Amino acid sequence: MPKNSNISNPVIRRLPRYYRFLGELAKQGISKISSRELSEKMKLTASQIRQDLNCFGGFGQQGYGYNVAELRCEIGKILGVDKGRKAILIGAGNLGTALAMHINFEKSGCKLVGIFDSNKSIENNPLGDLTITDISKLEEFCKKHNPEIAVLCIPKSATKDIVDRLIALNIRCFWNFSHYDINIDYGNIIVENVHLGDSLLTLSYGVNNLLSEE
Amino acid sequence: MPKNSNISNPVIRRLPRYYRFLGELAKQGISKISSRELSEKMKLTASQIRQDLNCFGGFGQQGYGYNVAELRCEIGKILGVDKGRKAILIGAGNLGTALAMHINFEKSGCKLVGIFDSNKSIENNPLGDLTITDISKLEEFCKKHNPEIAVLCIPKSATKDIVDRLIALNIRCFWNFSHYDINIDYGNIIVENVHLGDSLLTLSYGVNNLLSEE
DNA sequence: AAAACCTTGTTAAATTATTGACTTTTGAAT
DNA sequence: ATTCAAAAGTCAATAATTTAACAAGGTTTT
Repeated sequence: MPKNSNISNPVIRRLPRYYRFLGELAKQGISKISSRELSEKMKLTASQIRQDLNCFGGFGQQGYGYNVAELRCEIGKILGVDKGRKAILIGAGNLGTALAMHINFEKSGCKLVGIFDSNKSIENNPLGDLTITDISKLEEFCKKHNPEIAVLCIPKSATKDIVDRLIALNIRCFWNFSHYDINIDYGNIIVENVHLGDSLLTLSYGVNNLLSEE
Repeated sequence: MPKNSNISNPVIRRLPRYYRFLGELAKQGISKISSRELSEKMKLTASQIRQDLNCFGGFGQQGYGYNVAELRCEIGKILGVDKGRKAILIGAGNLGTALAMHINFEKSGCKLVGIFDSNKSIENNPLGDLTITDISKLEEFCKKHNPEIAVLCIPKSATKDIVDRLIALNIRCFWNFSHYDINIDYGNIIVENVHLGDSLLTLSYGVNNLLSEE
């Protein structure tokens, strides 16, 4: 990796959004864009865009701007969209099912290779291109296929145990939709928590403030 | 509202997490906690907790700490969990269905009162306590029930039109799961974007960095 | 009842993040 | 060719956020 380390979190969290907007521009047939134009579309400052991109290298050309396709490609590389890392989904309830169907894992550098659930009554049911496997076969499967990422759509109460099992199986990256915060003291762990309940509460706060300050 | 205004975004985004942890503590029968103890559980600094809480008032007692139930209640009020504001869901595909089943709207100060979809073949199908209504009846329904919040689980291409219709119907709060960024120049709009694709890409960045820096 | 100990609320310092200003380079027009 | 305008890259200044320090006020113990 080039000068990747020490990139601040706010910058990293903006990268997917840049990537998304650049994809949209490319689809519209726009081949070049300046930081100013992009800043207007994305509602942020041109300065920030230039600053962000320069964490990773000079992708633009002075006096001209950025080549949309090229910049998108570079950000894609930074995000690792071409890596195709193996991911497994734990929990095939409503949310797990929705993710399996709705998320384009390939576009995000992942490949869903297994789906597990503890509910025996749905074992072997098809879900997307895969079939649901009983959670008891987790160890066997992982030792064979060595997935790197686990998507957790399980109840809070089950999460800690599952995380322990997954870490023992050398999985250290988690996309966590469970109601449980994985900020435990395992070293070298990458967690992306998605707490939908927290998100809705944040909206609720906003609703209250908008509707009462008038 | 007390001194609510001017609360910074980072503070607001931490409130739901406090609320969640306090709920957990209460469930465990813990009745008092100090900022230091809470900071250890939540992996943040005691200073930050005290600072955050004091944006809204002095909920603690010097020399003693915070009363768990009371503090939770206060944060709940700040977040508006008791308001029961009416929400509608637009889009009953995989994700919309999962949200309707999986999210406890009541616990977050909302009440799901209607579900809409443009797919005629699922019209009147049951979903949770409700049935799916055709999107053509959106106006009629909203004029009658006046919902305040819309949850958007629709394709990117449909989003702008729907937002326009909803705004015309006086809805100004959006929980947006569509691939479209609502940061348009309507005034007085509250949007909580949940871009699952961005979240996965953020994880992907982390995976790459963790697994390559060794 | 007094002393020792905690823990909050609050102020100040340090850190981090964002914005603005400037310099240099490039492309286009004359 | 030369000049002008536009835009990236970079550095400096500002703003925001987090952390640390401390003083005031309770609680508990002796």
